[in-house]
Amino acid sequence: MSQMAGTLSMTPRRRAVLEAVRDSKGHLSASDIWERARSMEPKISFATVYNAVHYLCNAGLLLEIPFGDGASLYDARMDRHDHAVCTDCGLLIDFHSDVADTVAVEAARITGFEAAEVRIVLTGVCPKCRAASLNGRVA
Amino acid sequence: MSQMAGTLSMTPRRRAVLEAVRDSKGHLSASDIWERARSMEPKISFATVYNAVHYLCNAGLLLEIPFGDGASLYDARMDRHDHAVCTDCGLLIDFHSDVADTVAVEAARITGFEAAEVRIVLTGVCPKCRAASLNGRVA
DNA sequence: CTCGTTGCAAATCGTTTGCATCGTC
DNA sequence: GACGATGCAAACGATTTGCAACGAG
Repeated sequence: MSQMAGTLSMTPRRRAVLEAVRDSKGHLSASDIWERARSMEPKISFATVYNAVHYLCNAGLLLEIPFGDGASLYDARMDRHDHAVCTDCGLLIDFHSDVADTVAVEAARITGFEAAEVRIVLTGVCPKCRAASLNGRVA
Repeated sequence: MSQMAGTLSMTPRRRAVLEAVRDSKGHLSASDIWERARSMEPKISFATVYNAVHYLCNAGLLLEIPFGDGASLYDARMDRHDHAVCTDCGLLIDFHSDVADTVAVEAARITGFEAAEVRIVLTGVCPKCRAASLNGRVA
């Protein structure tokens, strides 16, 4: 089963979406992707971006990071990792914690769930903002 | 500073919202809360529910659980805990993992962030659905 | 011809906001 | 009279969907 389920294929538009995310080396929202993809595929529509993003996530080429902020972000980094968000400046960084893997196991044991994924999001203040708030006195 | 910042107060509507969540002993969306709160406060509006929910979260009486699913859920349980969601039936349960606390520390060390909160969400298949899929053969 | 892909615009859905009113101090 | 709390409806932002057109096998 490589690509026979229907006739799903890696079209130019879909590739553009994938490249857009890869090039950014960061986390992009659907709108971000749309803007970037347009430089490669000028006529690409919003619907197609969403379509492509879903297709790519399914294909295991993209990772969706659903935050509560309304918009999902997409990541081309596929290895298991976690995220930290700065409540001050919105900075979003990746990090990997070995302990996280343990959580997955423990969580599965406690809940009886068959864990497919464990998402860890740390919310806090990034070093830069912390320093800034210290200088300016008070947060 | 108990309640002088403006004149914020625990009004009947806000209390109804809080009770609605507490009574449910579960996780409610804003709409769920609205429906339940109406039995106590028939004329409560949607806007007021949101207003109340924000107020209560701020007051530390309610916890917001932002999922990527679009709608945030609210929880009256205030102790630190994590969540597991069943991808099959949507079941959402709480659980507490001690390891989670360690993640917070490690994450803070790795990222340099001052961790305010660490949210862990396990996505997988709950025991019941697992059993069901086994009976029905294949998932 | 058939089926998957796309564009476009309208539709949804959750949440927020603007504005006038109401109650309490 | 002032300010916070509310209701109502419109506004919004993100995502999905309906539908006709397109294109490769």
